[in-house]
Amino acid sequence: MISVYILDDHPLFVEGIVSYLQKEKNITIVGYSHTATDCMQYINTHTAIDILLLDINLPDGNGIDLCTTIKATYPAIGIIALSSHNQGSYIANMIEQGARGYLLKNTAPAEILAAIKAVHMGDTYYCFEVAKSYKLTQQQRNEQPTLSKREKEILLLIANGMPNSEISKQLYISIDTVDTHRKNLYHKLDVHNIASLIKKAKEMNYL
Amino acid sequence: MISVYILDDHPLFVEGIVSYLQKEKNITIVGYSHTATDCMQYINTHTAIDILLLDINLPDGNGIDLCTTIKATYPAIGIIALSSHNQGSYIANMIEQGARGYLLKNTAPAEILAAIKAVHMGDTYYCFEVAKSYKLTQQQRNEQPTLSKREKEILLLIANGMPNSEISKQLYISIDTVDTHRKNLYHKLDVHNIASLIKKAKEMNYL
DNA sequence: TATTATATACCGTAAAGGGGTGATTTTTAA
DNA sequence: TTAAAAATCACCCCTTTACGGTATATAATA
Repeated sequence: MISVYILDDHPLFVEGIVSYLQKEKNITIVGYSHTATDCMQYINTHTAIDILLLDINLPDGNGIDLCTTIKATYPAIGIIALSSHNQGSYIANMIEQGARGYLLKNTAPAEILAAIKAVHMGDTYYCFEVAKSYKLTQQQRNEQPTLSKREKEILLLIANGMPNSEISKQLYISIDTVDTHRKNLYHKLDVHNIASLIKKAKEMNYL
Repeated sequence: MISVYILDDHPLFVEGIVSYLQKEKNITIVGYSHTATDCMQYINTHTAIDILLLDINLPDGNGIDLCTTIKATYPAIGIIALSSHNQGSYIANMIEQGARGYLLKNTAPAEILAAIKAVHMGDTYYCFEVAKSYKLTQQQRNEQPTLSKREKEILLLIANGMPNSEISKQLYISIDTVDTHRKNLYHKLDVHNIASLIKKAKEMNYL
């Protein structure tokens, strides 16, 4: 018997999962809630659950931090992330924080069941699209140039609309130095003007 | 008896709605689908439905365009938009395209029922948060400067990293003209350089 | 220890930015 | 329907900033 707890701020989505999983004989839904606070209270006052279906976007916090907290105290709980966004950064974060499953919210009901069983057996389960964009993100991370601390700092100020003169005043360095950092940023990101720099930096998640 | 059709690409969310509305005696769920194509096929081959619960993010299109299409042929169908994003621009678009209800996906189940009843009676129904951000957006729109078609076009090219020279080539106008448009953009958005322009334009949802 | 990355700085040219003027067309409103 | 307003186009002058190339000292790294 696998005991499952659901944390998701969409009541109707929870209703859907409950309605679907009710049919399964070896799964019990021991509870659900719509906020991180309620979830933590349940976990702290009840006997251990096997699987936690965890939404990332929550009204009072985020699933990633919650995952860290729960894993620290209750490492035995298998956490499956649920998210509507197929963003590599989210996925990577959740996996690093100990989630062993990751499903998109538009998943087929059967996948939820498969994920629960897999994670309960000690395996991992990531749906196809998630695995794909996770791989892509990891690849991109390796290909991406590393920006130095100073460069990131200056990139941010540039994107905020500050000209070299103002940046130089704020950082107590010469205008020329700021200019060189800017040029190095251009080389690293392979661009030739401010607008392109901002565009590319956004694409590469530096901004 | 109110006949309801559901279009949403999240099977478990649909399951939730169905599970909840099944209990209601004066509501029949005549069908549901996960794609715009399937939905249109149903509508074109069956007797008219009363209410359509319409998701905005769809795998094969978007709810806003679909709303326009359906309203053109079947104006009697009451459309209630469902979306997880509480963005003013979406809301305004849906309302302009004839949707008479707008709910967030984290809505309480009872609100779905209330919305269906209201829209079926010929009223409108917008949940609290939606009404709030709609008002805010309309206010902002009035305060915001209006950019001309050409200005928006040039703004986009600037944000994509093109210098005046290239923009002038692409649009077959003089560099000076591009420069004038750029300056007018600066005045309208009250900025003094490209980076600030991009930043402000993003904040004001022009990009 | 040689190499690479980082942070610093200067010079000359190209481009952007600030001001203004003005003609033609299209939209809007009286 | 006609006058006013907005939009699109184009030019001038001048100043400031950005951009491209080059260079040096230092810190990190292999």
